[in-house]
Amino acid sequence: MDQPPRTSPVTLHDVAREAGVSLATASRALNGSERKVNEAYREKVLAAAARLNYTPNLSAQAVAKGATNTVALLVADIADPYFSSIAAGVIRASEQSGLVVTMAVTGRSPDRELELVRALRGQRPRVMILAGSRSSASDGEQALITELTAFEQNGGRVVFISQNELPFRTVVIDNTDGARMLATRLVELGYRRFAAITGADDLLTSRDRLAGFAAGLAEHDLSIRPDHIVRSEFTRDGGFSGAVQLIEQGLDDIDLVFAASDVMAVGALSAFREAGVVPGDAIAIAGFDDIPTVRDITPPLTTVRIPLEEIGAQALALAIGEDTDAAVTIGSTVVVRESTPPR
Amino acid sequence: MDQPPRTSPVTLHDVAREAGVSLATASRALNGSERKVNEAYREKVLAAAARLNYTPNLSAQAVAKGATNTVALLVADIADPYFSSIAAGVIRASEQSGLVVTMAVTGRSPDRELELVRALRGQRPRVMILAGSRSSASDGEQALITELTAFEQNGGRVVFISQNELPFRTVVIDNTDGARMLATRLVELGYRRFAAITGADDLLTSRDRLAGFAAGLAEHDLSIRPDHIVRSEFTRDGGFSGAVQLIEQGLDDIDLVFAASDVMAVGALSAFREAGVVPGDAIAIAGFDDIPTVRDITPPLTTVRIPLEEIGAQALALAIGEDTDAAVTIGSTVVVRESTPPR
DNA sequence: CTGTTAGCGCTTTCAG
DNA sequence: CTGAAAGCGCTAACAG
Repeated sequence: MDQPPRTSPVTLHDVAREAGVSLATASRALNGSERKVNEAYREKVLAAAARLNYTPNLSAQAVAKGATNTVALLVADIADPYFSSIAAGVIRASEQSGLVVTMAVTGRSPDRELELVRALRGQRPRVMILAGSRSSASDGEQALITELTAFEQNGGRVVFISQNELPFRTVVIDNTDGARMLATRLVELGYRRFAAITGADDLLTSRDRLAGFAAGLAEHDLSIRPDHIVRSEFTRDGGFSGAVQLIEQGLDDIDLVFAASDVMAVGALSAFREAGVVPGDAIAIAGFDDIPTVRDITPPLTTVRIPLEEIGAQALALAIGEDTDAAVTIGSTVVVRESTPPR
Repeated sequence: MDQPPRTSPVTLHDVAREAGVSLATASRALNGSERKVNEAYREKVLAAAARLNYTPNLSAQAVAKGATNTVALLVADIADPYFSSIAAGVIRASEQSGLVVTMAVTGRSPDRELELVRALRGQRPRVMILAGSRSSASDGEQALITELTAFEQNGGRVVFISQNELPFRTVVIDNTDGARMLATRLVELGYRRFAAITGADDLLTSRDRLAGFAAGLAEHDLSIRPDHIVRSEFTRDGGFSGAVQLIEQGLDDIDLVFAASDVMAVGALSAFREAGVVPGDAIAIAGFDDIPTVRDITPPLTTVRIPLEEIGAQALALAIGEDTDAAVTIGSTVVVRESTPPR
């Protein structure tokens, strides 16, 4: 509110003076590595710190120690449930390990991502986690690798969440296989005529899911007609417009639409409904991810479940773990709901 | 992956040496406040920095300057679309101002919130934004105020998002009035017999919304029967179980259920549907917030729209703005959709 | 176990 | 405009 009588933060120095001990002792009592200071002193210091409402200056600690307790997390869009669920997992796991997470949003721009990685490096985080799928249009990819490699050489850890494309630790999401299993399951349910709504072709996640789905169909000698594959933004609105496009092309030869993500599926569902094509009846829909809301839409969505929060937690574990495993793969399971009734 | 040949980060010192200038000059060229260093030198320094892939150590800058570029954001649950939308706004605005946001999750626990505020103070952030509603069960409230006041006295800025209860800058969400307008609108649509699903009674947001709704009804000489007000968790599952409770009590005398948040409304919707009570037909439902997904559920939800991202951005603006306005109030608008057909 | 004293990487006087 | 040097708050040898 009004400029308060601004005072400067209380420092360790103040605490030491107040407690009548040396700076070093105060430091040891407050943060030093355990049992090293006389109990009487320790208590005096603790009391003084409490009395003064002292908070250690993390930046100062960082420069003195040459290390921070920071985890930097990059996501494409924090309002997207896919990323916010992953972020929740990263944050939970970080807090359990006494780490603080700083967050940045790339907006799905590789340039912005590179820029942010550069900026975040300045924080000297212990860990950098990059969530969000890679693009194969790899103009700046090399620059990113350079930057991240330098970061690791200075003792940082890098973890990617998505596909194991880059030479860093990775929590691999089994997009291909998950989509393959989904396709198989849908064929078992009686579906034969498919369409797909996916993201841009250079988006690895989207591409892998489509490829996996196609592979699953191929195992049953089925396929998706090329003109039944529409591409758009990897967002809710992209799903919506993709569905609109399919509708305009004509739905005669389609009984199931596979959307490359639940978020897209949700958009597609709305588009179909608005067009009077009842999802789960006139047309079946399946997605991928199992974001929380797909249980609550109508009809509940058939999808491939990947444990989003768990993935976030795994990413941190991989980062701070001792074992130098380059990758962990997260399994996925098909969840059949009413959006794909047997036919 | 494998421990790489770990080198230490390049420092300003290295850059200065490489450029053949003094530390001070290098500092000025790289970060100093504009036009103060000879163009030739400046270029040499910039070149050296680029060649060495130098990144300033933000912690060191922070201790030297006695100030950071950090915004600390506390939310109850980042996977909740209400908070993730607000966070998106905070992050976007922060990045535009060259600030980095660090994020912590309280899990709706006041104790945890206090603990986090304490820890985050150590970062010496420029700004602390606390999103998520206050509880009136204010045991630790005083401790929180003390902590935040100390923070402000050291030059930090505190912004709350929710209700203007505490003596800090606040982005006020107009819960009462929004709910009042909603009630009026619903009465106009022909509804007369109401029920409500809300959070715990000490949750201010929930309480204000219910009070506002009741006030709106009262203006038309209507009210909610006390036994038609059920309380549960302020989450999707809380909404679900609240609806279950209403169903068990009997829906005979209810034609519209007001849920204190969209997230709860979504859960309630699913519960009704599972029980064979068709939302938008056998029973009407209205929520509050206008989170993105309510357009995509069936039926689309009538709600009170508050501009979530905008609120996040406003919070940051309020924090770094010159004007010492204590509060800005965000207006809300009623959005009628198919979950409340005229009757 | 305690205190003294160098730093950590960077900014910022303060003289040249 | 430039460089030398004194901090910023804290940790970590290093002697007592």
